Amino acid sequence: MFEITGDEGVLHVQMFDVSERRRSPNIPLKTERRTRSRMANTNPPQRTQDDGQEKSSSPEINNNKKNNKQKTRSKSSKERHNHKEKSEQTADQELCDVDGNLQNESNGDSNQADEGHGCESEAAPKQEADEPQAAAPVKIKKKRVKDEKSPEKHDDKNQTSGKKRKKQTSEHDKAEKNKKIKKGGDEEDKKKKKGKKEDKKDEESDNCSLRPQGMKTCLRFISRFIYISAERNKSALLVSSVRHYYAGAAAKTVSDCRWEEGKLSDSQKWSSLEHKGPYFPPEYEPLPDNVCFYYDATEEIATFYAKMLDHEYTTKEVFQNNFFGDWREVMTKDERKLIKTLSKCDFSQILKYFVEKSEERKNMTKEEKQVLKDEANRLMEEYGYCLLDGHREKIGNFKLEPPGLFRGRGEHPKMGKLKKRIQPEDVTINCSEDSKVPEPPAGHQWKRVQHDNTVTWLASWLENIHGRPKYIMLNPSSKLKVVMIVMMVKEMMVVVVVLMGMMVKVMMMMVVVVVVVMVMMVKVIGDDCGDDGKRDDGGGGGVDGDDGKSDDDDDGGGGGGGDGDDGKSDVMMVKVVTTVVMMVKEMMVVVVLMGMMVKVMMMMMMMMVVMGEKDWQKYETARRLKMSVDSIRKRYRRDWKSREMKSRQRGVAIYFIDKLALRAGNEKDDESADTVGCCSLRVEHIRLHRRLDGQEHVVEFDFLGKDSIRYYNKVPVEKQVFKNLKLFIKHKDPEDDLFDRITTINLNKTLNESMSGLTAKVFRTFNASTTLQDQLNKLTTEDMTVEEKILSYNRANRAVAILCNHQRAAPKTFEKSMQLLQEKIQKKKEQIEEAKKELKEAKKAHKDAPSDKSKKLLEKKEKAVQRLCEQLKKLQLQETDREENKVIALGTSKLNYLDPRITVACDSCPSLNAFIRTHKSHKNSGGGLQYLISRFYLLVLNEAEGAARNVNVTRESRDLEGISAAPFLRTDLTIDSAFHFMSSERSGSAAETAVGFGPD
DNA sequence: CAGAAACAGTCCGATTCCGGTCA
DNA sequence: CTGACCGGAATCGGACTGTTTCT
Repeated sequence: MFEITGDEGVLHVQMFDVSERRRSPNIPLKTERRTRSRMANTNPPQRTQDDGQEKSSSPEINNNKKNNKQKTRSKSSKERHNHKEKSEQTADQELCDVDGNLQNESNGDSNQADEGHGCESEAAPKQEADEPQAAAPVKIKKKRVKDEKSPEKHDDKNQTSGKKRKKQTSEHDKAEKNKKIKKGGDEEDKKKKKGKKEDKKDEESDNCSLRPQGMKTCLRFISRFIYISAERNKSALLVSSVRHYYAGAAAKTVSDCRWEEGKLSDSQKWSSLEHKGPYFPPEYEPLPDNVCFYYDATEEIATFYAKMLDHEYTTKEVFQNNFFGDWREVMTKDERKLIKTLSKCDFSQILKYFVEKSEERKNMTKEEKQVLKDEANRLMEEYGYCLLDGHREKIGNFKLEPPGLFRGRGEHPKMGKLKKRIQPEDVTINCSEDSKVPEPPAGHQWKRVQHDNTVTWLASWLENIHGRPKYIMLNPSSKLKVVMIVMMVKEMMVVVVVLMGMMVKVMMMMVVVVVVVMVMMVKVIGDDCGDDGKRDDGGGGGVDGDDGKSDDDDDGGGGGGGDGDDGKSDVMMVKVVTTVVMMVKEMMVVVVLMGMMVKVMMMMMMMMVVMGEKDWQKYETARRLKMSVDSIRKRYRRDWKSREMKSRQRGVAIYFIDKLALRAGNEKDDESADTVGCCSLRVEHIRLHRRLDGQEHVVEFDFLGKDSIRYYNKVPVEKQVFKNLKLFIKHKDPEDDLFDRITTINLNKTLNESMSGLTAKVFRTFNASTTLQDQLNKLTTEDMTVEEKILSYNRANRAVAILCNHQRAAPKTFEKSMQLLQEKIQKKKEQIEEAKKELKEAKKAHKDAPSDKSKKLLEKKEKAVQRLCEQLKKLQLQETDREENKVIALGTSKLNYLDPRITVACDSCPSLNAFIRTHKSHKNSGGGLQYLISRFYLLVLNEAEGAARNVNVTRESRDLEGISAAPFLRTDLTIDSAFHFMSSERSGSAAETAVGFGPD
């Protein structure tokens, strides 16, 4: 149901096409993996060298960069202007040339475009169905704008609901008023200025009023879901009716029922906030006397270094220099005199001490561990939660970061620097004015206490490495969830009310029919009439138009009842038949709607459990992108041929972002590792191949992205892009920016013009989600075994990981475990050989001397062979999966990009049951996305086969993908227990209050 | 031989902590 | 630019299973 519909643009994973890979899973993957391996210094140096020989070599690039970086950077920025002036003419000249050359191609290009995305050939009904969705919000907008303008009037009009509302929102109003008073005239001025903007915001993506937003969202889902299901059933009737009712319902609910609870103005994030402040890491414990450091110096810092001794970091010069520099700064004079060379320091004893200590901790008894655990829980209880608008919400990071040495990723220039201990005097506290201000540790004071409700953080401090602020914030999963769930339920109820209205209408129609029929009967008794009124197309053809009518005038039924006038009786007949047909259809719609509503409601609540509001909104934006991606693509294609260099660059950049899911690539200072994204790509990061490996116009990317993770990819691009790239790199040095005329700022600005809320990173969400969906469709077929489906599911996930360049370092034990698996496979093969031999013998024996006994033996042996073969197959699948999982791990792709609603899109209630069952029994999990998605998906698969209870997912699958058996063991829950579960099960656990399902 | 206990390997979710994005 | 977030790889700690050893 949550499937993204609208335009079915082709996904941009051609180069990652897993179906290709599936046919020969091992070979291509291996090479690719090697090339994709992380280029960070954590890699053994040989590998880098290998890479260097294989390809255009990143080390060279690195060296270049190191040497020229400063020069280059300043040059490129200073000279950019010059460069611009100089090249403007030539560039434009070239543009014209290229344009000239391209004129012939332009036709072909546009064709290509259409083919490439294959979205033009949309089914007609689909487009139709999309219309009302565009229409509905417009209605809403108008009404809402009215409301905004005359809030008091509105209140008066709705006295009945107003009473309730006032109670709920009095606090809020207060807060709002306070704020208004504070900001006074300023605010008003701003409002005037913003004017239209705000209205627009309200309608589009407001944070300002949760309620209508949620409602709209919710209605949109329902309509989408119903629409999809309807389409699946090929029921034109349903589609059109639904279209209609949706439009009506949306307008009605939004205008009539505006709850104001939870309504916060645009920037306001909370109205009350109370917390205990951060938890400070324990003070430094001096080493025992028997552990001596060669110098008895600023010991704590020495321990930081010692702890990292067995890490590769400490062998790096930058690290050592940074560390030693910072260390000396905090030394006393005497110490400084004494300690002059790092290499003469001996940390080994300290290291040994800590190793011993950690051993000790591992060897603790259960009781001792329990004590520690209890203590941790106590801390969590005390500091781990805050009160946000009256709800107890979990805090994401209530512990301040302990002091230590900074370890950047990749070749970070600041690695090894000292991360200082944070003192209360560094910490700013943010809470509401009337709340209890957290106590600073004894003898200390906070830097500041503020009451800013436009931000979400509870405490902040400046980190000393980069001087950037850091924050203590809420746990992302707990953000505003409670409000949303309550909201959803209420809104669903409104929808149900609307449905009831529809039913009443149907009943009225029934009355009309009865009356008409009676009138007719009276007539018929009088004089017989022919039955030519029963023309079939009266019902069928009228569907669309009739639906439209019946909805436009709200009481269509009543109106129809009025004209029971006599005309010719066959006209009457037609009328009756039409009415009856409509009635039946309406009723069908109502029934179907009702059923779906319940399902949708359940699903949404489920999703709400795991998704915060922010996440939900993120996926909403991605979904909107899906709707309008066609026009955006067209636009950037147009830009490829623009006269302006800037537009061309922007067009190509957006193309990369769209096609390859690159990150935006902000400008960075020289103080951080040299990594790039799309806009900050330099000429040296790409190579152009007119022809490579049988493909035309191939761009070879090789750069370090976020976290210094290497992005290496060879992508065939469209001819125009290729030409543009050639143009971009002309007259440029390798260290110059590829896209020198654009920045992320103006790129995002352009995107935002195409669609509100659209930024570069939305493409990642969008691409990841569509890829998953597409891959799931592609890779799974009905007749697969569960194991194969699991593999497919994982592969779909992996395709996403590849697309987003999510990688991990290969697990240390990887080779070993791989070997182990292979041995197992070998063993199994031998067993099969053995079993086959025995089978042969049994056959022979049976042939020679047939008997019951020999026959049974034969059967037994046959079964044994069969069983062994199955086991072997499973092992082999497992092997493949693990091999593929080496650097592209499922766990690595944290699925922050993936819309969980995709895999939860299932419209069978039994699956939902199973889902709840699963969720319920896994008490230790907070309901992580990965967990929910994979489990639920599997259950859906199983359910589809009607095998949920029969398939033993327990052992074999666990090894395939680590699926725990426990969740599958519960079978005693029914659909009803869903609500029970939600209202009761979680109470008692620590998380429950945060989730808000606990008793009030 | 069954069942318990100890141990190792694997996986998962949570947490940590740095590196991005974007207004 | 800075401030306020979001993203995600590494790391940590616990749960689960399979295997081996003990009773």
